[in-house]
Amino acid sequence: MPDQKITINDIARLSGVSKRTVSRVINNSPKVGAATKAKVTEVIAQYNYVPDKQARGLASSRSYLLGLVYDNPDALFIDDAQRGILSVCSQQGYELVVHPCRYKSPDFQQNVLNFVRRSKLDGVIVLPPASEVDALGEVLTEQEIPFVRLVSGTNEVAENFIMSDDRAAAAEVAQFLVDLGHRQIALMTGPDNYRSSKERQLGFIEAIKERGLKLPKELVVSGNNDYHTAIKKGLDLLKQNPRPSAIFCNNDEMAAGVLKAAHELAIKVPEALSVCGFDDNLLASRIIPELTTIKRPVSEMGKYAARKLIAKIEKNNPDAVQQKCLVRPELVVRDSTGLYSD
Amino acid sequence: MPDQKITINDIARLSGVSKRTVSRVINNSPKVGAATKAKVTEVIAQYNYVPDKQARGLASSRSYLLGLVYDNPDALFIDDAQRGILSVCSQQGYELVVHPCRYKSPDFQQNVLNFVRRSKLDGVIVLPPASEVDALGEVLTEQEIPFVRLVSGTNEVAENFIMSDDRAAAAEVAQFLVDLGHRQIALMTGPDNYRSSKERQLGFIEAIKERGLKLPKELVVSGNNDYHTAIKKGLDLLKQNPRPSAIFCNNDEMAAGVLKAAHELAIKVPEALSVCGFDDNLLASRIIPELTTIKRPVSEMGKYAARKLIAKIEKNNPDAVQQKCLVRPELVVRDSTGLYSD
DNA sequence: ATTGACTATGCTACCGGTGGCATGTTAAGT
DNA sequence: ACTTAACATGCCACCGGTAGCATAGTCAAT
Repeated sequence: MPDQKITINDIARLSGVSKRTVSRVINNSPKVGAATKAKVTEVIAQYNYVPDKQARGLASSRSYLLGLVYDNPDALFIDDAQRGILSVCSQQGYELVVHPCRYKSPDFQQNVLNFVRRSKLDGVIVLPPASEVDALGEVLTEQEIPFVRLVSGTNEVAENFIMSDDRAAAAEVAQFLVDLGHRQIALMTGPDNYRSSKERQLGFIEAIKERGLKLPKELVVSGNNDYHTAIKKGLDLLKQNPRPSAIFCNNDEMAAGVLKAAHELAIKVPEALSVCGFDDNLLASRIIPELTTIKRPVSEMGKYAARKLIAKIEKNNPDAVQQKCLVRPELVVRDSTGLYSD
Repeated sequence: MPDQKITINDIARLSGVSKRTVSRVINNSPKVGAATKAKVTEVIAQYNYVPDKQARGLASSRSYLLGLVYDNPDALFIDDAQRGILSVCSQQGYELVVHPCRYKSPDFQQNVLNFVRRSKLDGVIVLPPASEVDALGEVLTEQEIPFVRLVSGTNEVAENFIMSDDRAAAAEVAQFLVDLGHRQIALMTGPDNYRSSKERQLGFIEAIKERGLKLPKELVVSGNNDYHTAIKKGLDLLKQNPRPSAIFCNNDEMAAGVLKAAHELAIKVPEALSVCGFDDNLLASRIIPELTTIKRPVSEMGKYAARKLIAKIEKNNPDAVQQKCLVRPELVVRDSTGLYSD
């Protein structure tokens, strides 16, 4: 266990050069002779020297700290994203500071700004739904704080976004249900102001109509991604006559609620009713029947986000910054969906 | 939006004192005159000045950064703990850096040590099961790195632990099931090397025996907190003759597995079988029937841990450091348990 | 050989705070 | 009133790096 109190001065002395040169080596400056560079590199390795982040930050106004901003009721989503981000961070020598907050709060932007400034964060990654607040993007841009937002969509500015094509995924669900023979398919939407809700809704409705089916008002109910509300709305939906033979829910939480409603009404799933969710939460594979749903590659998105953000910060990789990051969630078929038969 | 480039020098100039005095005010040094202090405080507030963490850290070898070390398959637990910790951190001016790792890895201790050093963390909070590695505690103590561990137990050294009395909680479950009339009660344990498993197991078995019941080998199966294993073991358990009328599982994940097994065997819950879990996961209130379980106040534990850790770091509150922190998980009765009747 | 241009390296002033010590000021002791 | 302790405040070096500029060294061209 090498002593950690070694500083750049020690390295300089030990390798017989000035600290400025050591600094150059550390930062991969091209203006160092090959021999010198080798020598210094060796000494650094030998003494297991690691430059002090604080001193470095103080001098260069960098911190090697990234921030994760979120206001998400879904712990599993956060955890997944966090894991993805961290796997990249640790490779690249960055640490991750977490910051939950209220995106609806009037001082949201200021709050995030303070967060960034407090610790001189090099950049931030914003998770949905906080990522959908455009005002935050504007403020961060204005303050020249590098950031990446995770959102549902397909056509944002490549530089700042990692996108998930929820629309296509929802369309896939619609097609899947139609192919199973369903004709009366209901939709339980998420919060109106979430982009994810909109995208999913749009994709679903479009696909339904494309296949010559209708989606009357009675078959569209607005949920808010919440379990208990979903039970209530699910009961309403299932008491209709004729009642839908399939329901697509904006997330798994609500799908669980619908399952509960069906259970209360003694409607068998999937025999008499098909239910689809979205997310592939832990829930999805634990409830009975196991839920057919859409799996978002959240951890992957986290990785992409971290890579893009670091590229932005280090400005040495314009390609990575400009590259469009679009992931495609995929359908996971389980037991809550089945063929329609009257 | 006040300019953030204000430094201690500006504040000093603006309030007509030296920067040393401003520093004293910032750090609540007692050696400042009341009038001066008021004046400086006012200016600081007026200009929304926040001292630079890096500079501060560089000078005082403090970082105002806490680390969260975990290796936990349970995202919900982590998220809960994290929220609790963060609520205290933000009040006290600390930030939280997260660090997932493999506690079984041979370089676990070194890995955590490097993590701490890389960012000069002021201290770390360790979640179970990583918190159960005593070797880590020793290394951190030796290196004089403040830390707090969250564990299941009742009698650890107060200074370094936040404890959860899982034993008493498990005993409560046992009593509850006995009171419902159950006599053949089975136990599905968690991983042998987790202290939480041991504590729960101990509390449960003790309580069962105290009430004059027996717990034959056939009624004790070892799970590993995993859903799929629990299904398998649950099937084994339920195919026995006579079969248990109640099963206590070491966590909710496994309780869900047992529910699944019962479902496959067409055994009705709670009519013909009672099932209890532990954790009060998201799952617990979403599966059908809703799960009777034990709720650990994880977020509270996180708060206590953060308070204790900060007290240790700042050394100005020996009481808080020495105070024993023991939380008591509580029984949440839902629909998966019922009276026993033959 | 001399000059110029270019490269490798060193010197030194910061970055924004903290800590030790010196100094000025006030109040208490006799 | 004078000494002295106690307190309040200021000055300056320093934490461990980075950045700009100066300088020494190298090589090609004239």
